[in-house]
This record gives sequence, structure tokens and C-alpha cells, in this order.
Amino acid sequence: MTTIQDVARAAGVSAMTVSNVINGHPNVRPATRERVMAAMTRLDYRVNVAARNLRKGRTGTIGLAVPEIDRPYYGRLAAALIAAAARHGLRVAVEQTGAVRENELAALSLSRNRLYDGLILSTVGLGPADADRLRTDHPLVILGERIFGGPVDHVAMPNVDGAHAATRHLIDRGCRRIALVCGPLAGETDVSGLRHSGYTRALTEAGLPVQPDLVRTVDRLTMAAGAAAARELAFGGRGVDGVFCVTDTVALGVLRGLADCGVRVPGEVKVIGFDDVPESAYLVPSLSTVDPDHDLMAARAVDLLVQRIERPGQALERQEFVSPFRVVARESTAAD
Amino acid sequence: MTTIQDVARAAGVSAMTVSNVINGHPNVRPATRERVMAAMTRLDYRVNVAARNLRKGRTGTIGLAVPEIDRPYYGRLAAALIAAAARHGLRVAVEQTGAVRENELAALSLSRNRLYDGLILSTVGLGPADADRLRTDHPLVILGERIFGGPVDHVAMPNVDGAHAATRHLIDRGCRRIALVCGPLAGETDVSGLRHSGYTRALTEAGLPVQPDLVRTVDRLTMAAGAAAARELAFGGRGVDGVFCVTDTVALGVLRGLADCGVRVPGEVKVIGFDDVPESAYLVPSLSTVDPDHDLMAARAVDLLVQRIERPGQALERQEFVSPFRVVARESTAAD
DNA sequence: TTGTAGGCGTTATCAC
DNA sequence: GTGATAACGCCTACAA
Repeated sequence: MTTIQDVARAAGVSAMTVSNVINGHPNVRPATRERVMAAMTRLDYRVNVAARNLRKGRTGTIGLAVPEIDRPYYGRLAAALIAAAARHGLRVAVEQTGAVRENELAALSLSRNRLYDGLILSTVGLGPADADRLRTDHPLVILGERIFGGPVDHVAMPNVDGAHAATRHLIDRGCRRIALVCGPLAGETDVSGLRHSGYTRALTEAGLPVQPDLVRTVDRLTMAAGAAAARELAFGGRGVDGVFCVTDTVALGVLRGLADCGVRVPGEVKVIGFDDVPESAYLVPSLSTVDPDHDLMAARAVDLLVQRIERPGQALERQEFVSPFRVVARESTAAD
Repeated sequence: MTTIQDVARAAGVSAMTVSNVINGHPNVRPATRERVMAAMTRLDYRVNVAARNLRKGRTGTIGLAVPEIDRPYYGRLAAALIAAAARHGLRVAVEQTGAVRENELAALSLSRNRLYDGLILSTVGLGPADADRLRTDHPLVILGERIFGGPVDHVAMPNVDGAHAATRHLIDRGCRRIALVCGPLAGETDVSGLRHSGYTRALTEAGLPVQPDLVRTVDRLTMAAGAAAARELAFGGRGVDGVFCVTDTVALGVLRGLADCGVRVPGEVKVIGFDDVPESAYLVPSLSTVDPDHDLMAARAVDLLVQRIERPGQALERQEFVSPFRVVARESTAAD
């Protein structure tokens, strides 16, 4: 393994000069530069990033902790984050937490151990009770959920308002018995809880009753669970004419489940999701949804993190960014 | 920032003892261990991974370079790879190359700079001509494509045979004029080229003519391109009764495009994809496809890489693994 | 069971 | 414009 010292010896200069050449510093005579470059090529020299990291106290890598990278929403997000990080010269290491609280804390811990310059944590398992564990001077941005009064920077989805708009959209299209398919409602701080309240508010404002039997809770927000939920709803004889699904992934399953029961969408039941995953536009029927502007969220998250990374120790004000959104009307909620 | 020295001082021991405690070495008296642990907690000590990496010559991180992480196929693969790597105590940094050759080489370069212990490269842009640039003693596994005679370990998709089986499946279901939707056919070494030959062979074996006008080439393997291609095919008056799409993503677009033209699937045209992306089972109609066993591919890729990492410098035989596959028959190719 | 010495490869500082 | 020196924080030998 060739080191900077080997190159220096070969080029008849000091290690420092080699370093200056590598890092493109001025004040290196062209002739010297040439000689050094030649030696580097000849010896096939490669910088040792680990050594540089130690010296600089930076790794140039940020961590991204998400439940599962193969869920379209997280894939979409990760793509945007990696691109945004690259614009700042940062790489992204992806950790999968499986939505398990312990794994989310483990990712946090790795980051604090300076494996990463900072961490973007798309948390599902942590709640207000964990606020203390998040209190850290290590750069950290929470993404997606709302942790009330948490002590960290936060990029939030427009959960309540987006859900409200989605439900409102169904109402505007004539739906009166609107079901909700969501995850466990364990509080108000996670996606399901927040979107549930948006749903409730929209119904109430429209003078529609909020009926618990129209809220279908599934364990995990997967396509399989969505399909199963739809099969039950459709056969329940509840006269459902609209379904708001907390995520597009669940909605995709719901569309499948309704097809299994021979229920026509949007004819008999209209369906809307949340996330605007790339697939949604191409489904048959194409899926109406709420687009939270992933690219903007990603850019903001990275910006916030970079701020912290570049001003270490500075007690900046805690910052929060709630993404704007828009309802994307497609075939699944088309007027009859 | 507390170092191991600070802890040592605070606990009244040497740095070495602290290190032993951290790494769970035996031969530390319980009382001493207690004292050290207490000091670590009190001072909020955290190991500096960069320093450890430098010392050990390992980073504990492998790189994964894929075109775009938000394409379902790569998401699925990344999820499996991250899980497989985690079983070996390795983390995964994801780089997006956008399928651009230069970016693929850049990822290679980063890895060689010991930013990563090794690299898994899902290459699209590199071909046989780049074999020399891949000749490296740094751990590297090429994933997905076939680089003929390349000098590196390789985990390959069952491209030719899988495509053959998919086409054969359409023939078995009664199709006689089978179209292919694929990427640019610039050679035999990329997905499209290989799957094209599988398609051709199946037709020939069945005594069916290979008609160039039934091969639709699209620039990028996206849903949008698939939809556009399907709209043309359906209107071309070519009497197409089956379509083999080189990837599920393209197939998803094709299904959409056919729906736009009012063509019934599988009634008028049958469609099959390749990859068995999670969404495929839930589409309406659900998509028949070729399942290349992502988890197995991922596990093998990581195994190969770990072998190289653990026996640095050893000139192991170049290894190749071609994943088995199976045709998954779903609604999109159901008998009439 | 614990401590001492030294170096992993790089770069900031400051002198020449 | 170039070089000597000294860290960055950790861990492997070896010594006690």
C-alpha cells in the first residue's frame, strides 16, 4: 500500500508537498506538481480516506435510517436525499431499522460515534417519550413524523393538512361514507394518528358523522394488509363509497382487494392515497394521492443537517419545516 | 470531545485498560471494569470510529452503487443487500450512478481509496471494454450484468434463460405474435441484449418467426417509456397477442399503456415482466414475471465480497454465480 | 491483570 | 514554494 510518504520519497519532495498537490493547494511550483503527479501515477497512490477522516474530524458521510428501503416511499425519499447530499459533497449510508425503536436508537448511536457526520432519521418507532434520547449535540434531523416539542430539527410531512385535503377531495367528489385504512392508532404523533385527525376533521367540517366502524386499522402499512382490509370493507355491507389510505402502498393493496371483490373504482368506490409514489400514476386505475414534494423535503433535510455540521457546537435555534403539498387527482377518484 | 485517555485518567487506569473494556476483552478485573464503565458514562464517552478504522485498516462499510435507488428492482435488491451485510456486521453506503459510466467508475475509485472495505457494483454502463479498469485488488463484486471474461467476481441474473422461460411461457399460453419491449440493443452484454437473445431463442425453438418490427426499443427502462411503447404497439395493427417486457417496471408502464388503448389483458394481449418486484403481485391485473431470487443473489454477493475482504491480497479464483429463477404465473398471462 | 511505547496515514502550523 | 514537527484517537506488541 503506497502512502503519501512513498510518493514523497519517489518524487524527492516532502510529504507535505504531496499533500498540497493532492488537495489542489496553490503555492506549488508547476514543475514540482508534475513530478509529484507522475510519482503518484507510477506508484498507483490512493489517499487513505480513514486517515484523512481522523485528521479532519469529518467523515464526509451522513447516515440515513429508514424502516425499509424497498418501500416505494422510502426509496423515493432516499433517492432525493442521496442526490441532495451529493450536491454538498456528502455520501449517504443507508440503515434499515425495520421500524423498530431499538434499531432507530442504534443508528443514532452509530452516528454519535462519529461514524457519520450527521444522521437523517425517518422515525416510526420513537415518540415524545424519547425526546431526551434525541437531545444531542451531534447533527440530527428527524424526518417525516412529528415529535411534539422534540429538541431536534425536524422536516415534517404535511400530515394533518394533507389528510384533510385528501378526505375533502373525496367529499367533493360525492363520497359520503368514507373509510380510512391506517396503522395502529396509538397516539397522535405518528403518521396514522396525524392523518387520522385530518380525516376526522374533514368529515366533521362537512357535517358527516365519524364512524369508528369505517376506520380499519392494519398492523403494518403494506400492500398485503391493504388488500386484506379492502376485502373486508367491501364485503362488510357498510355501503362505503370512498377510501382514504394513509399511504400509497396501502392504497395499492386496497385497489387490488377491491378488484378481488369485483368492486369498480372509481364507479362504486373512490380511493385516494398519500405520498405520490412513482408507481401511482401508472396503476390502472391511476391513483389519486397527496404529493408532499419529496425533493423539497429532501433538500431541506440535508440543508438543516449541513448547517449543524458546519457550525459544530453552535446552539442554533431548533428548526422545523413542514412541506407544502398538493392533491393529485387521478382516475381513482374521477367523477362518475 | 472525550477520548479514551480522558476516560483512563478519570478512572485511574491506563488507556489500554479502557480499550480492553470497550472491546470486551477478558482479563479485566470486574472492579476495574466497573470503574471504567462508570467513567465512560459520566464523561459520555464515545469511540471515534474514524480512529479505529485507521488503526484497523477497515471501515466496516461497503459501498453499493446502483443506478437509482427508487426503482423498485434496485430498492428490493438494496434491502436484501443491506440485510445480508448487516449479518456480517457491515454497513452499506448507497451511491446513485444514474446508469452513467463515469459515475460507476467514480464509485469504484472511492472504494479503492478505502472509503469502503469493498464495493458491490450494479453496473449498467460498463462493458467488456472496461474489464481492465475493473482489475483491482480491492474487493469488488459486479452484480446483475454479465461482463464477459471480466476479471472480477460476479453475481449474475439468469438473463438469457429467464427471458427464454418468460417467452416460452407466453408461447405455452397460446401467444404467437410476441412483442419485446427492451432498452437499446448495443451489444450482448447488458440486460436488454441478453434478454433479447433469450426471447429470440425461445421463438426460434418454437418455430415462430423473429420479427424486428415486434421489438420495441426504448431509451430508458421506465414506466413512462413502457406506457408509450404499449400505446404504439397496440395501435400498430400488428396483431400482437403477447408482450415480454425486460423489466417489471417497464411492464407496469406497458399495462398502463394497453389500458389507455382499451386493450384487455390477458384477454387480447398477455404480458410478462422480469424481476418480480414487490408491486407486481398487487397490480390489476397482477403481473406474471420471472423471479430471480433477490435474497439469494444478495447473500451471495455479500458472501463473495466478505471472502475478499477477509483474505486481502489472496488471489482467489474469480467466482461467478448465476441465480436460479422461476416463472411466476399471474393474471396477466392467464389462459383466456 | 495492567501499563508503556509506537504507529496507522494524513494534514495544520509555522518556520525557513 | 517547501519542509519539519506534531497531532488526530485508537489498538497491537510487548513488558512489567
